[in-house]
Parts: sequence; C-alpha cells; structure tokens
Amino acid sequence: MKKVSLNDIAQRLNVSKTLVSLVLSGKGKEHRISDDVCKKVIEVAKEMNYRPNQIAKGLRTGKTNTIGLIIADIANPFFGKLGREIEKELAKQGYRVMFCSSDESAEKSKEQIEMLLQGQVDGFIISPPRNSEDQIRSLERSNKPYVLIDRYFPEIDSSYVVIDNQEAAYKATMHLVHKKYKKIACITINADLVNMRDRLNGYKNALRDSGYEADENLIKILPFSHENNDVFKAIKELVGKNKNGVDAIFFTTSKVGIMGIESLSKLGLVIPDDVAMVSFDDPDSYKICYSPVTTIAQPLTDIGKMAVKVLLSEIINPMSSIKNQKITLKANFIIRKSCGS
Amino acid sequence: MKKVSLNDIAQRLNVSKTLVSLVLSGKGKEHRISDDVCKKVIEVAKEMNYRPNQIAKGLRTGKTNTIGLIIADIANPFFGKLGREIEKELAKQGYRVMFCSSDESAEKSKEQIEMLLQGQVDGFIISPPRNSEDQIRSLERSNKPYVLIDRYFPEIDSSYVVIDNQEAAYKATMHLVHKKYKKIACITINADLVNMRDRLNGYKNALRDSGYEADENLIKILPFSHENNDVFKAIKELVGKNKNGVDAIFFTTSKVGIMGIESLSKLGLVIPDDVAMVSFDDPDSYKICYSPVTTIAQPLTDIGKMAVKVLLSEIINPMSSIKNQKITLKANFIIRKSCGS
DNA sequence: CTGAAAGCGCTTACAG
DNA sequence: CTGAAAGCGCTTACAG
Repeated sequence: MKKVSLNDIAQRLNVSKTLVSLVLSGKGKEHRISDDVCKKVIEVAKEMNYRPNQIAKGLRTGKTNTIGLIIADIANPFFGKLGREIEKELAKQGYRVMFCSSDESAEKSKEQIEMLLQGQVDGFIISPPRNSEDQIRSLERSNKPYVLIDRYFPEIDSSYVVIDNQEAAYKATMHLVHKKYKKIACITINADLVNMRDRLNGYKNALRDSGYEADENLIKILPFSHENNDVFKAIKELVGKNKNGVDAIFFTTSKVGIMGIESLSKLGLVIPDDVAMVSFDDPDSYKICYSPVTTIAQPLTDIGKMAVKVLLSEIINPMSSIKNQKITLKANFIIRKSCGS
Repeated sequence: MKKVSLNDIAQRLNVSKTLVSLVLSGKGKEHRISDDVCKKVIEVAKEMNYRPNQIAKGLRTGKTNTIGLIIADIANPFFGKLGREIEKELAKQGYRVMFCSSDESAEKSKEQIEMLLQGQVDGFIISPPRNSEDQIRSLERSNKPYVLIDRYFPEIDSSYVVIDNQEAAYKATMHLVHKKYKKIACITINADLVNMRDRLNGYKNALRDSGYEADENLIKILPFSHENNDVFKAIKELVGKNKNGVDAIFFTTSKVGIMGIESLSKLGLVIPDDVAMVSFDDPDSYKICYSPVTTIAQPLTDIGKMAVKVLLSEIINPMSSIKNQKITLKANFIIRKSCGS
C-alpha cells in the first residue's frame, strides 16, 4: 500500500495542497475556508487513510515532538519507573520519547547526545554520568533545551530536578541512631556524582550530630561498576574488622542494597537481629523481603512531572526569562522492619 | 549557535553540496573525488561542527533508522530488561528505539502504532495487547516490517519470537508434582492471550498426566488489570475452600507472584512450609525473598537478539522470500527454595 | 572528477 | 475564500 500524501488528496479533490494542509491542521476556520470544502477534505482524508508525514513536517517546522531521555539503564527498576512517569507525562502533551541507556558511561552518553542532536529531538532529559560535564556544556551551546535529573553539576548553571539527598540520608541515618544502633556503617559507590556525595555527607553529618566518633573503617566506597562480589567483600570486612562488627548498614542505592541482602544472607546474618539496614529507593523486592526494608523512596511521579514541565516550558517559550530552573524535592522515608520494631 | 548545513560547508569551500554530501557519506572514493578535496571537506565539516540532519535525510531516503517498540510497561522489570536487550542489540546495528508503554490496552497501542506509522520508524517490535488483532493486520497492510514478542495471534501469519510457554509451565508444575504436593493451584490472569492460555494448559496437562483429578476450584483467573487485593482474595479463597487448603501454587507471571508472596505473608502462611510456589519470570525480588523462588526464567537476551535479527532482516531485505519467521525459544527452569529442598 | 537540478512531503508567507 | 511558490536539508540520477 503506497503512502498517501497531501498532494494525493488535493488532486483527488481538485484543490491545492495548501488548502488541504490548512483544513487538516485545523486552520480551516481561521482562514475562512467554506464548511463544505472542509468537510469534503476531512472525509476524503479519512477515506484514503491519510497519515501526515511527521518527518516532512519536522523538516519544515524544525519540531519533532520527540524528547531524548538519557538514563543509566532502563532495566534498572528505579530508572524504569522514572522513565515510565516521564513517558506518561510527555504523552499527555503530545510528545514521544527516545530512550537511551548510557550505563553511566560518559562516552556512550556523548554518542547518544550527538545522535539525538542530529535534528531528531526538541529537547533532552538527562541523568548525566560522571565526567560528562563537557557534553552538557556543548548541549548548552547547541541551544537545545534540556533538564538534568537525579544529579547535576554544581559548576554548571542548568535546569535540574533532584531530591534533597543529604537530608534524606541524614534522616535515614538518624533513624538508626534513634534505634540505638552503635556501629552504623555506610556502603556506597564512588562519590564523583553530587547525589552520591550528598548521601554520604548526610550519613556523616547525622553521626557527627549524634556524638558518634568518626570511623572511616565503617565507610565502604565501592567502585562505580560494582558487582555482587564487591558488596560481599565489603560486608565481610565490616563484620570482621570492628570489635563487635557492625550492627547496622546504610546502603545508598537499591542496587547495592539488594546485593547487600544477598550477601548478608550468604554470611548467615539475619536482618535486623544481627544487622539492621536502611536503604535508598524502593524496588518491589524491598517489600517482599523476609525483613521488609526501611527505605528512602523517591517521589518518582513528581520528579517525572516536574522534569517534563520544566523542559516543555523551555521548549514552548524559549525566550522566557525563567531559565535554568532548579528544583529540589523531598523524599519519603518508609519505615518497615529492617531496623527492628 | 546556528545549525550548519551541507550548503554552508559547500559555500565555504566553493564546491557543490553534491560533492560535500558524497564525501561525507563516504562515497568519495566511489565517485573518484580527489583525495585533496575529500580531506578538505572532512576537515571543514569537523571544524564547523557539522551534524547531518537526520530528519532531512529521513525525508529524502524514507529511512529513519528508528524502531518502534511497543510493550506493556517499561516500568515492569520483565519488559524493562527485555527492552534493554533490544535497545542494546539495535544500537549495535545503528538503530535507535522509540519506547511506548501500552499498559496492555488495545486503544493505546493503536494510537501508538498510528503515531509511529506517520513516517517515523522503519519497523516495529510489539508485544501486542489482547484485542489488537486488527491493528496488527493494518500494520501488515502498511508494509512496515514488524515482529511480535512475548505473544502472538495464531490466526495471523506474522513473524514472532516467543518462548514455549506450555512446555515451561508443564515443567514447573511437574516439579511440584515430583515434590509430592497434592493440592496444586494455579493463579493466572485472563487467558485471552496465547501466552497465558499456554501457561494454563501446561499446568493442566501436567496434572492430568500425573493422574491428578481436575479441580476447577484450584484455578484462579484474575481480571486483566489485577491489583494486590485480587490476588489476596484469590489466595484466601484457595486456602479456605479446599479441605486441606492448597499446598502449592503456580503463579503464571511475576507480577502475580510478587503480589502472591505479599498476600501469603499477610495471611501468616510460610513458603514453602505452609504453601510452596513456582512462578514465571525472574525479578530481583525472587532472589532475595526469604524463600528464594523457584521459577521459569525467560532468555531475555536471546529474545531481544532474535527479535532484532528477524526485524532487521526484513527491513534490509524486504523482498526476501524468508518471511514471517516464527521462533520459539526454551525457557530456563531455576530451582531455588520455594518448593522445599 | 564535479555540479545543477529534482524531489522527499510538508507549512506558510504572499498574492489575488 | 483559494492557489502558486518557496524552502526546510538532504540524496541521487543525470549530464558533462
């Protein structure tokens, strides 16, 4: 079946394609085209099963109604859920989304940005990997609107939507303090990124404010691309090294947390009896774990909504004086059973 | 920063844009353009930070190098992981992907197909919701290559990549039989879709072949859009109704399975002591559950690879006689602890 | 070895 | 109220 174009409709009706275009884009009234003609055009378009070619439209108007979304990994439930919210919100406004998983690699995200910049998207929502500052700056120069999510670069003046990681981590750690845990460890990943740095700082501040002695041995910083085995080793070291081992662990991501639960189980340690835990994020597994996990749940729906709102406002009104909106949301602390009752 | 076009480069060098186009698309040699000129063009293109406009190219060539992926929900870990594999595989071949979540709604998927059909994608990978037969047929008429995944319509002759659901379900149920469970229930969802029908049949066949009496009371078919509460009710009925309740449950999806674990826990039932379970799919939570779940893991990487391979072969060679490839893969049965040891 | 021209399918000033 | 024409940025037959 050959695709039908504006021209085909025009010829069939013996009118110009200008007219057909006008009618079909709803500008019939505006241009005072007679109702009869309008009706006829719409009817024939339907009959011929006309589908406007968005590529042609895009070339002409410079708009694609497509947004590029670059996240670490769509298979990671955190990003999967966040991606879903963003997709949903964009769809409401008539935008579609091109997903790209960067695997937290600056190289990949660079390629992806380059690719999407080739005239295919109207804007970006990006969770930038570390060392991608230059890419973000080049995006700035390209004049495409973009908003950062989950993390940002303090030295770059851009729009972003994040949560208050430091406060959330502080609160979670304080919860362990109030539960009278004495040896509170933190297992986190490389702190190059501002969100991870803030989480670690929140933990440190909470302990300091509670009069705990600083103990670097209680902090395990894993390499960026960490495996199950790294977490296992970290926990083993924690348990062995300190006199009475540890009695509680703060995991700064759910990926690490899930690996942590597996590792604890392998070591024969029971949550919370032997070791209590709190974590970031709220995957399904935290709910059906034998000791449902007390955790910091990020407001994914709000993050998605705000990111889309900020981005679209910049796309629709590029000359607006409201630029580089910085939005920091609060996370929810969900108390379950992993710190005892 | 204004976008630079082929023309800008041509003017700067006082050559035609034909020449620039030829050189930059690597056809310099082929057209015997002098090395000097080639070098110059490439140099200037780089210097001017030229990025070919894919939209224009797409309009001219009719190819976008973009594939539309329609799945139920990208936030569902099963589809998230599968989507990731597909993305990875397509990227290798220079294709990008447009994700759409249909929420298993035929209406939404119709809209999404319509949208993507407007000249934006070169082909489709679709996990079709029930009642979407007509859409698939209209896709057929549009002449865009597509491949179905996870399920298919027996009455439509199309390409698809699925697993042998009936065999997998048979095997899982047999596992329960061999473990000497006597009251083996099945909690599944609406069997309109062939994959769900096959899973239920696999269960029934296994029981029949084992000399179990057919008992419709042991089969709970949930509405398509099921909630936690539906699963809870189903389990409660199962436990209450049958003389000795049930001693094992086969969950046909991980979504239902996860809800099932929560529900069992609410009812004070311990896995596997009170009730054993097997399930389909293998989310993280099944690994760190208090009783790690014995389950049927689908070969997501292979499904993704095959789907991409089949689709691209049709895109690249539309006239090939190899059409409508039907591929059925085997699933892995992973034995953990939810059926006792 | 290189260029002029047509055309992909739209939108949109402009003219009448 | 309607149409002819230009142009978005490419590719590609064709000509020389």
